[in-house]
Amino acid sequence: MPQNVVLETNRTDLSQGPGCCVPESGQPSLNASDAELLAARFKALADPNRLRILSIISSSAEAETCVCDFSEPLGLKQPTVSHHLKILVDAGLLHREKRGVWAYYSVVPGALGELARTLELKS
Amino acid sequence: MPQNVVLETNRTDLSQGPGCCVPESGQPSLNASDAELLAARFKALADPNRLRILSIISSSAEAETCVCDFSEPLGLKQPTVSHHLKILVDAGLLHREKRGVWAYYSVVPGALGELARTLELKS
DNA sequence: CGATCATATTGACAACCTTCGATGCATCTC
DNA sequence: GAGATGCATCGAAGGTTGTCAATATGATCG
Repeated sequence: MPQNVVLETNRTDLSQGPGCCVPESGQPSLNASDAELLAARFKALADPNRLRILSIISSSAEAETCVCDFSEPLGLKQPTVSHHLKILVDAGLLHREKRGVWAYYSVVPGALGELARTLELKS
Repeated sequence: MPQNVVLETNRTDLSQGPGCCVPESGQPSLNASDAELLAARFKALADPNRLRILSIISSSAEAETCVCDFSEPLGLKQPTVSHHLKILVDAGLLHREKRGVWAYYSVVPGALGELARTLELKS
């Protein structure tokens, strides 16, 4: 696990003449539009109630749940739950299937794992 | 890799008599305060400029960078960069070391990996 | 000490987000 | 068709966030 050599300090030019602001990039680093896309998906995870929704779904017996199942445990009204579910669906993290009057939600299989892998790259 | 059995639909009681809202939790699912903590860390990642900051740091030659190195590539003024860096430090994702007049930032070794692992659990 | 430089903090403003009541839209039952 | 039910959408209120100019802090140099 060679990933712990970060805290040492070898700035090559310690003579602080014209300042330290030399770009000196050694790698291609994230561009603006990719960052925007990634941030959008993390934004979907950046709310405690949405995390709990994901948790409830993935820990439920059938790995599916309908809107009314969230309202009570989260202490949120139905429109709010619908709003959060829409955000998760739009982010590609949840799948919605309407069957009759009810809507059933399930976690999109590889979505969270893919996000996780993006994080590991930076660790 | 057994993790793709989510979309099937075996609701045990399809007679929609008294409604579908039976809790029927089969697992302990995330509680409110844990969700709050997790969401706080994802919130730190939920901004494109902060993601780019992380990327710039981890892809830079010495895996360290000072504030002035971000301002130009991100197109942000210095106070804004300082603000984002503070958020990342407070979230435990970055480490700040002040040496003389400059402040050097580095990615906290295990932090992103730990977050990634939390995500994998739900996939 | 006074000047200068890199960074942090403050205050303000606009944009966005979370939440909910009210309302609309399908679907099912009778 | 009429009523009821589950869900989505709209509009508004209150809170949070991203950004920057102005200012403060603290170190370095002459």
